[in-house]
Amino acid sequence: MSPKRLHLITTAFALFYQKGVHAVGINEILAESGVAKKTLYHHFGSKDELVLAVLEYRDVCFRNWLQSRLEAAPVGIEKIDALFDALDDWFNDRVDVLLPFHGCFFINVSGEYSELEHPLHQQCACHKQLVVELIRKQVESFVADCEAVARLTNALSLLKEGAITVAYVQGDRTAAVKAKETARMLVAAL
Amino acid sequence: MSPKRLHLITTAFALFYQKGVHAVGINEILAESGVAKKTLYHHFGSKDELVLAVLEYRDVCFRNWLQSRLEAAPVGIEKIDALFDALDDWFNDRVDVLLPFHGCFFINVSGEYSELEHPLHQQCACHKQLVVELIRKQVESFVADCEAVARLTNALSLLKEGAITVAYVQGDRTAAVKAKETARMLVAAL
DNA sequence: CTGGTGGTAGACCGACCTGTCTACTTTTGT
DNA sequence: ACAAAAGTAGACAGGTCGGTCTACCACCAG
Repeated sequence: MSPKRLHLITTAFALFYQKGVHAVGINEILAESGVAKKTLYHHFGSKDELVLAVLEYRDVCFRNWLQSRLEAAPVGIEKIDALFDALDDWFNDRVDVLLPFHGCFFINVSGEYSELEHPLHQQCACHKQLVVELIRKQVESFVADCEAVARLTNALSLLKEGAITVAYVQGDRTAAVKAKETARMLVAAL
Repeated sequence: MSPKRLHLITTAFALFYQKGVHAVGINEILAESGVAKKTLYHHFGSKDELVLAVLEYRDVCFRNWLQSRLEAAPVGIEKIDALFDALDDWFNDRVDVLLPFHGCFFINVSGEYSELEHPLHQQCACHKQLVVELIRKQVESFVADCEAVARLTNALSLLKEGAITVAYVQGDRTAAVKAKETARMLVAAL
């Protein structure tokens, strides 16, 4: 990958994540990155294509980070703690690679492209699905029953999304801790 | 309230909710509503003021609807079923007053005004807090212990937000049902 | 040494943005 | 009855939008 291309993507991501996609113009990305307009349109056919590339980039960053956090935990219900501990670090800006917390980029972008059929919304949906799979794989490592795996994966995904929303919209940085408590009550019930 | 003012608010809400705030211009709202530009700027000092009024309007609509749904349920854990049944109706477009589902308007707007200090973001945070209080009041109707009320309210709020996100971003209209199942597992544990 | 690739700087295009303004009409309260 | 308030249509201003284009430069492989 061309370094200029990567630089455009990282700069665009930082701006989009902070201000929203529609609120950031091409010219602002160019000024911030110091790249020429022609170069941008050499790498990306349109702003939407750039946004798509940014989504793909963030997807890789985020899932790599989360996966490594989950895999670092010992097999068992500690995986659940690891999930919400990771979220807690994210919400409280202790994860450099994710940049300062401004909610979930994919939820934010979905809000700006609300038709499910829109390619950018679909990319967001795809990311969320991949994260669910990631969680499911961890759950499978310590739950045998197939039904129970599905139920716990569902529950953890819902709590995760809820925690992100509460942390972001209400600015409650303790949301991950609360979600962790809820998850523990849940596993105690199984 | 002037009928023109209300008409502007409802028209603006429909457009903002469908396309996002930044994606909808003043002129589009005027064309759709058939109101003159001067009239809009007579009632609202700026676009941001209109957005604020729209947030207040949606807040009232949404909480009135939810409150009536929750109060209609018999006291007890049926209140929990009522919460997620209401969400299910919302997600599947069976609630006319809420308009076709495009996620939570307040989450979407927060995504476009990401600084917590921004008045529009604060309005969104305020709405979420009021909904939490609404849920808490219902929980208090059938849970005595103060600690337990707080825990259950937290859990239900997280599941509610998670369900909204999953329903919207992934287009999973069954999210409320899944959240309801999770909530039931939770209360079974208490 | 030459042609392709990737790059820079920035003028330019038509469209659209928020917001102001003039000039005129309708409605309403006293 | 009459003035104030609320409404209409729409031109206009200054700026930004995404995107195209010209003209030029630096590098490197055949």
